[in-house]
Amino acid sequence: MSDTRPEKDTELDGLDFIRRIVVEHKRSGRFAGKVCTRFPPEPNGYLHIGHAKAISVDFGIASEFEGICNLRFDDTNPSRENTEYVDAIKYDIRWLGYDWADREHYASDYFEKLYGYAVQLIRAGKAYVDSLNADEIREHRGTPTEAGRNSPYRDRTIEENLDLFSRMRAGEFDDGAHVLRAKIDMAHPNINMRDPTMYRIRRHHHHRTGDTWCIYPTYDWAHGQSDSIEAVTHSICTLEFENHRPLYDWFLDELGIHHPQQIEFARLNLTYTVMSKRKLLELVTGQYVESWDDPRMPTICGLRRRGYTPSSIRKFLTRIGVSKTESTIDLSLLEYCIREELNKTAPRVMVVLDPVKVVITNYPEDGTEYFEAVNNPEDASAGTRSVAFSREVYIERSDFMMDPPKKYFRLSPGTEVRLKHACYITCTDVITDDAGSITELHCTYDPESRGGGTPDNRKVRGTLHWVSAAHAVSAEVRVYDHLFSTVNPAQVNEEAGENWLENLNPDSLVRHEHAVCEASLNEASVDNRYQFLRHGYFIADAKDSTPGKPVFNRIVSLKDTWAKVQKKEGV
RNA sequence: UUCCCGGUGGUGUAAUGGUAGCACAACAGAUUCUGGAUCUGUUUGUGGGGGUUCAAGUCCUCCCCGGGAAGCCA
Repeated sequence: MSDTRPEKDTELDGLDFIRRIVVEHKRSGRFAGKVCTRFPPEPNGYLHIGHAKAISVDFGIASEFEGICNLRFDDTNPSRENTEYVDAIKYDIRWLGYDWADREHYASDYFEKLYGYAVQLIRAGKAYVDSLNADEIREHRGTPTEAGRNSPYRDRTIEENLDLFSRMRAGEFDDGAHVLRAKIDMAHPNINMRDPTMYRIRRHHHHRTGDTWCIYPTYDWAHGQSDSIEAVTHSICTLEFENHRPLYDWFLDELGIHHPQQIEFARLNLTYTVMSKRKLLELVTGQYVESWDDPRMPTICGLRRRGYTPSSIRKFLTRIGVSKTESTIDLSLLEYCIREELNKTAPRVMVVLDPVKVVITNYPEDGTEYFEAVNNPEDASAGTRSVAFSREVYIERSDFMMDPPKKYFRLSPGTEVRLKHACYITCTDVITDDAGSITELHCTYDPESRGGGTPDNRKVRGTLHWVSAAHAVSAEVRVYDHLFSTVNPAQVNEEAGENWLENLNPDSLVRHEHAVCEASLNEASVDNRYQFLRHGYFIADAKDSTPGKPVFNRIVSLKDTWAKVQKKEGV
């Protein structure tokens, strides 16, 4: 018995540090075993995939522990916030697959209560009205290495503070004339504790409270109390609020009200993109992208328009986990998640992005026949369709080479390839124009090679996708790539005059305006995602696609080992 | 210089003092009517020095490196 080791605590096995804390709280009976989280966006911009990580953590933990997750808009700064953003944020969260039921809250719902709490602190001698201006306050605050100095107004009497504060609310003073500050410690090593501002006078129309207030609580004052009012148990937020936690704890303890546990995690960074609201805004206003929902943007609306599914994003988010380590996730993991899903669900179709005409010289002039094509080799239940074939077909210009390198399996003079689902063709002639560029390829087909095989079972290495010229529907296909060409575009040496915008990838969008596709794609809708054979996964563009003229966005390419080989040999 | 936080393969993330595992990426092979998919295999890791212990990624200690903090932004 002496060598018995403590049994493994399997309930904690593999859990991230936040879930562990929650399990331990449930066990110890803290918060009476309840779990309540919240997602607290500021309605001043569009949600991006970094917010989606927070949403996944907040809503995910609540549901895993039989708790609830509120949506609360932290709308304490009326000069930056509006209802357009409120609506967009709600839409995006629902689209991602999360539900806050009727628990849609606003920090502005609590303005009156917050005011009362402030009065309580003044009465307790823990807050005072300061009449220094913003510059003076900054100057008094000191630096990380030097203590600050007390404001000359710090010792106003409680009565005077009460009077001044009510007159601030009543609108007797100009914007900026006074602020309410917590009275903590101007020498505190944590600068957030050096008498932080709680209220500022700011005459600005608020998207919900209109003009009823001319003083607004700061985030630092409003946030923790809002969580407390909502009976939140676990206030999960990002690392930059770690230094603020002692302040939030101080407020809650001085007030003597319900005290949630704040837990901070590292925000999401992705390679080849930027994630700060400011930079995303700059991309939009500088017209480096089309809009907030440009398919290259890491915004939720951008990912949606690009064709990412909510489930693939959720899968990605659970795979990256959550920790306190600052990290940058490989974009390839996100791409893997959508490929993995679409490989199983997306019907395959043939689309030629950059067509060149093939004339099958031994095929009847006016002949048409239909070949049966499987819709999805990964899913037998997806069935088959018939694809029209005729004497003239289009193939991809890059699927022919006059003078091919080794290991090129596609068409070249004299070689035989398979047209997917159809027949084998051999190139006999190459027609060029005066400038020497190829206008037509003449081929012969093997009439024995029906549906992709021959009686003699001979092997062909190359299989090409194609579209019958007589039956083709023309389309625009937008091929998207990384928005930036450097792994960490935000990392620039500004002193050397570098600008992160210089890292924009000039080839992040390539338009194929004269693509041709199977007739079945004529009425493609944004609800359908397709695999364009040998290209990747595509979706009709929600804004620009029309029934007569479909426009497709590339969601993600297929893995392309040939491209890799070429690249390697090009180097 | 002060305070807070972090450091496990290329990138993430597990390992509760007891075999450093998983995923992505990369590479190699098999297979294939998509150079897709699938399958198999391979490479690469505990920031450093001391200490405690039968045993340390894990505990102690010193150091190094990285991030955050001086809004009336959130």
